[in-house]
Amino acid sequence: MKIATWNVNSLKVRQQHVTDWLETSQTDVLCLQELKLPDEKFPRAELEAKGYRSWFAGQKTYNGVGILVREGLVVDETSIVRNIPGFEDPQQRVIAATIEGVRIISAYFPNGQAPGTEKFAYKLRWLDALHDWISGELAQHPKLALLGDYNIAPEDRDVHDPKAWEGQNLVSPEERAQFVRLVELGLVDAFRKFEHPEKTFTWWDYRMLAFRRNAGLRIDHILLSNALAGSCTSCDVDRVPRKWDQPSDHAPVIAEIG
DNA sequence: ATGGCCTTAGTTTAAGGA
Repeated sequence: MKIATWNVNSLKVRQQHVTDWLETSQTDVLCLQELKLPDEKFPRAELEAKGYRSWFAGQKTYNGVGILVREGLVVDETSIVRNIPGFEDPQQRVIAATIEGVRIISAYFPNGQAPGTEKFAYKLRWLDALHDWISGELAQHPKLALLGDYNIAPEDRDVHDPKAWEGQNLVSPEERAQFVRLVELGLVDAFRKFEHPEKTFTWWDYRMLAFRRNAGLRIDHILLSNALAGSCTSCDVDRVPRKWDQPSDHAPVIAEIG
């Protein structure tokens, strides 16, 4: 089963990219972030026509997450969870579903703006809540995958210019400690199971010709429970859609499991 | 050089992203 994550920065603008990429990548389960549309505007029928069912938690203008599932895969309809249970939040950042017996979670972690700001404090609170929820989810679902835009570059090798970024949002010690705490629940960074060229990133700023200069960060991740990590045979970033016209600033990350 | 670009809302500039 091929599972993937992609922050599309507006599904309305990127709908054609998504359907084109699903076709070329042969992805079975695609987790989306930054839909930027309310549920009534979600292109459910159009995706269905392309062979994918969808579950989503949208909102106007900001955030919004979804999971697209290839026709024929078994989805437990009673398993759908939106948002982090017990964490009151109008921002739609999480949706979970059990697909073919695998707990799949699509998550859009808060950006955080900058250390010291209210948005950064919200990011840390959100990460605390996510940690505690995932801990319980792992107990119930040994086969679990947490996919999404983490808005955290876990290590300096995930940053094009670690000196320039030192201590800043997305790389700060507090955020990296939270990433480690998640991993310590019994999760594996699928990407790091395999060899990759140095400076493999998932996001590049629209400005400053950042993509052409490969001035990026690796902030989109697929974390697998130990039970799943053993059966993971690949995990790669697909930079190709970042070269298309009117691209998202993120590239999809795809892993093959089971 | 503290900006640069893109999306949304909505109508003209501002907020948010990362």
